[in-house]
This record gives sequence, structure tokens and C-alpha cells, in this order.
Amino acid sequence: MAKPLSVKDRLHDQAVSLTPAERQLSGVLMRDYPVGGLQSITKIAEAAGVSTPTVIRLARKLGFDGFPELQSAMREEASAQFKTPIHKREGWGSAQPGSAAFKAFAEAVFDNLSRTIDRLRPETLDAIARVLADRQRPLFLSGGRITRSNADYFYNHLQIIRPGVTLLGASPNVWPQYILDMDRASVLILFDIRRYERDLERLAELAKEREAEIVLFTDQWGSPISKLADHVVNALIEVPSNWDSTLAINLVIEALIAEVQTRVSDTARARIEALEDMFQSTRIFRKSP
Amino acid sequence: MAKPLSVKDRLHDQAVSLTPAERQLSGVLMRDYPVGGLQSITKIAEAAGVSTPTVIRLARKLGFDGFPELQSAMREEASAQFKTPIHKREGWGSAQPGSAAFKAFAEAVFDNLSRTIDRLRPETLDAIARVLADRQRPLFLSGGRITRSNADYFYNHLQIIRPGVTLLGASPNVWPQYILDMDRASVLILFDIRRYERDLERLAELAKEREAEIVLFTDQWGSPISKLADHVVNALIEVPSNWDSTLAINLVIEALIAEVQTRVSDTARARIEALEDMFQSTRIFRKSP
DNA sequence: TGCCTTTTGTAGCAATCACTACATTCTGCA
DNA sequence: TGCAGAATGTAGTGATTGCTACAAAAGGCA
Repeated sequence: MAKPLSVKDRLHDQAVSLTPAERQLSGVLMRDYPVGGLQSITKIAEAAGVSTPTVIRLARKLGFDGFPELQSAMREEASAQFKTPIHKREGWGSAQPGSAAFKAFAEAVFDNLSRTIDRLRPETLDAIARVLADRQRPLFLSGGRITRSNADYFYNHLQIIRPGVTLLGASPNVWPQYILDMDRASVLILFDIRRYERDLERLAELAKEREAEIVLFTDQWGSPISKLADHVVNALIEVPSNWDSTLAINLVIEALIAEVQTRVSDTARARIEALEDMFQSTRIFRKSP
Repeated sequence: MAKPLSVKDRLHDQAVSLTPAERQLSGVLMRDYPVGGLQSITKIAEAAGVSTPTVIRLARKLGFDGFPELQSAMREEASAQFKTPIHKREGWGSAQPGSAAFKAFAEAVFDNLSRTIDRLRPETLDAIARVLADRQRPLFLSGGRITRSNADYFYNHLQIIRPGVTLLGASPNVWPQYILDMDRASVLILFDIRRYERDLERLAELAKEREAEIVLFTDQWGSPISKLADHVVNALIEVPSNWDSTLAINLVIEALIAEVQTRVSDTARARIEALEDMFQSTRIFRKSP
């Protein structure tokens, strides 16, 4: 009964039972869905880097007799979607409650990301990357209630890439001891979006007194710390939600990680490999007791 | 010069010089445009009630070398039309000099995000949101070396929105005590991207034995935990960097936060306000000593 | 390590494909 | 009516397709 499953759904349902080659093929099929599937089996196999029998096996696994059946199913899906109005075209059409909301959310995020990129000056990014890649300079990170996680994410990577990286404890009353360690070589990386936190501002002030360089990640309106900071990244954070989105901040963080990694790559590799070894050898949680 | 004419346009332009058989064929092509043209030449000829050479002659008349060229032109048109507004972000880039690497990074991220959205089923999102919004169900979160930060971010919000949220400690040897608390009402939210961690899989196995529901955030290839999980979110994570990008995972997390917030909003407001009060009154780090 | 299962690719097959050459059928005009 | 020329179909071609059978490779487990 009911309408036949779409190829997309079938791929999802079978996702766990797919072999690596099939998974890769599935990825290619999804990438240009459903039109990408309307080529010859040879082309598809080639595009996915698998052999043609793999394509046939996947078709069978999805419940079709053979590749032609799979293909004609996809053609019908494409055809059906072309007959409906454009706004209903994407999967989360009117059928799903809350999916319209998701689409709006995603749109807002896309908008935030591209506008954040637009207003970000390459020189700023470059300057920050240069500072972070300098192994002589101790790094300290801290964030607010929500942005603490962003600081943590950044710390997580930086600390693998290079030495001398410190994540400030969650509670402000342990901060003074870190501040004592700061000097003009130190770099303080702060995250402060609305609602801006007084504690962070105070931290910035004290660090500034000790001549530390301050890198600030904030929102489009700008935390009060902006006037103290040497480098400021303004990210757009508004989305249709009760919460602000820190995705744009994360984008800049990830880009910086990539850039810093490149700049310190010579010694970083050895460092990462050493860490890797330790990571492998500290397995405590074993399968059977 | 400039952009190639669409098949539709070509048919229109040549309309007067078409022979009766070609006209009929043209009608069939237009009726299910452009998907109808993506079949074998035999099928199309049959559907139009003409012979295959007529199809080839029409293709030539429209300026293509042969039928395959016509077909691939139509496939590209179809593919282009499937790109929803979310996909075709306009180039933000011209204003960015000397940041080619950053631009490439951003492009990859945009691609990851939209493709993650594409392959994400609304039902999955809906199901996860429903589970998370149920205050009767205790939530447990954990992640791997890198994804621990994502778990932390999610935890950070969930814990504000609702009670009964636990972030599992970083070290696996403290996990058993949490597992003891799990039952069939419990929900375990795991983050596991390559390189997949054995400890997390073991955790999932033990949780499953206690009949906990498992929500998994993983990459496009899928952690081995997929087969144990009740809900799986596959996010694309590849970027031009030595590190993987978890932005797509964060996008889904933020969307879920927004959705869960909406669903529990009645009681959540009181909860957030209460937390807000406490947050305000616990300022330890005062301006001047 | 070595064995067994699973996964994947290679090689070769008939069927189908896109296409060409030619034959046939139309059409308009004398 | 007959006859050119265009329009269309038929038949046969090499190439490519989708597929099967088998072999190689990879992965898991003792």
C-alpha cells in the first residue's frame, strides 16, 4: 500500500547495511539527487570510483530488480518533483511538521555564514593566524556561558597542534592565577556574544594591563571587549530560535585551525603522531572484562 | 557566445522549421521537460510514435552532435533546476583578496552543510526532537576526542532547557557508573566521527543492553555505532584541512536546540528565568577588589 | 599468524544502444 | 497521373550497456 519508497529513503533505511563501496556510491547518488542517477551505469560507477557490479548490487539491495529499475524509479521521482511548485521541491515539503522551521533555520545560518565572511577582513584572519602559529607565544582561551564550548573546541585542536595552550577554567575565581602568568608575549582568545559577560570584560582588562594580546570573537553588535582587543572577529548569530547560533564563529575557528596547522606543519606532524600513539595506548575501556 | 541555449529554447527557435514528425517528438519532449528526455533514444522514439533516426535528426537540427549530447544537455538543465535556493548562494567572494585558501575552505563548508541537509530526513529530525523534548527521559551525552566539544555544546543548551541532562565524563573509566543508571527510558546521544573510537562503541553496546535509546551523530561514512543506534544523523565533514569540520553537526545540533526549545517552551521559560537569576547572583569576579 | 567470511573487482556475455545507409512513403506541383 | 524532393521508416553496424560468473582482495576472528 501507500506510495513506494523513494530511492533516498531506501538508501537511508539500508544505510547501516551498506558496504564501504556502496556507501561511497550512495554518497555520489545523493550529491546530485535525483538527476545524478539518470546516467549510464558505467558513468555512475566511474563517478563513484567503484565497479559496475557494485552499482547493480546496490540496486538489488534497495529492492530493485536491477539497475534499469532503480534508474526508472529515480526518473519518476525527478519527474514528479518537477511537476510540483518549486517551493515544495525539497524533501521537507509540507509533509513534515517542524521541517519548514528547519528550512528557515538553515537558510538563516547560510545567510549568517556568508555575511560573516563578507565582513571579515582577510588581514584580520591572517594576523590572528600568524599570532596563533607562533609557538613562542602562550595561548589562553576563555568564553562565556554558551561560547565556552566554542573556546573548548578551539582549544581542543590548538592544543594538539602546538604547545603552550591553556583553557581557562569555567569559574572566574580561578582566573587570577592564569592572569599572573600572562605577559606581553601572551595571547588571550576570548569569546563573548550577547549577552555580554562582565567577568570576561574584567578578564580582558586585567590581561591588557599585563600587555597580553587579545583576540576577540563576538557578534555583529560587538562585545564591550572590542575596544580592548587587538583583533576582533564579528560573526552574525541571529537565527529563528530562542538561542543564538555560533556556527559562524565555528566557521572562523575551523578556518583558523586549518591555517595554523599549515603554518606550523613542520613540527606539528611529529607532535600529532606522538599524541596519536599515546591516545592508542591509553585504552582502558576494553571489550570483555 | 555566452551561456548555451536550453533545449527548450532551441526547440522554440527552430519551431517553424520542424517537420511533422519532429514536431510531435518535440511535443513529447516538452510535456515532461526536462526529465522526459533522460531515457534511451528508443523509449523516446516509441513514446512519440516516431523512429529513432528522427530523434537523432532533431538533435542535430538543434545543434547537437548527436543524441547523447542532447541528453546530457537536458540532464544538466534538470540538475541545475534542482538546485534549490539554499544551494546557490551567490558568490560572496570577489572582495576577498589573497585568501584563496579561506575561500576554498568556506566553499567546502557550504557544500557540506547543504549536502548534509539534503541527506537528512525530516522524520529523523522530528523523531530526535520528540525524544529530546520528553522531560521524562533522562539524557546522556558523550563524544570522541574532537566531538566531545560538540557534545558539550549540545549539553550546554539542553541542560538549560530541560532537567535530567548528563554529560559523560571525558574518561571512559567513569562511564560504567552512568551506564548503571540507564534504562529503557534513557536516551544516549553519541558523537562519533572518523576515526571512530572503540570506547564509544562499547559504551553504545552496554547502553543498548540496558535498552536505552541511542541517537548518533556521525560522518558521511557512518560510525560502527550506526547499527546500534535508533536515530542516525550523517553529516559531511571533509574540508581542505588536516582536520575534519564538525560544522554540519553543529548545524543539526542548533536546529534541534531550536526545535526542542519550542516543544518544551511552556515550562522552559520558567526554568531559564530561574537559571538566569542564579547566574546573575553568582558573580564572584568583581571589578575592583 | 592463518583461516574463513565478506567485500570488491575483472572478464566476458547477450542485449541494447546510438547511429548510418538505404528504402519507402508522403507531398506538392506540373 | 506522374515525378521530383522532402520526410520518414527499416535494417543492419559497431559500440556500449547491464549483467553474470568467477577470482582477487580485504577484514574479522581464533
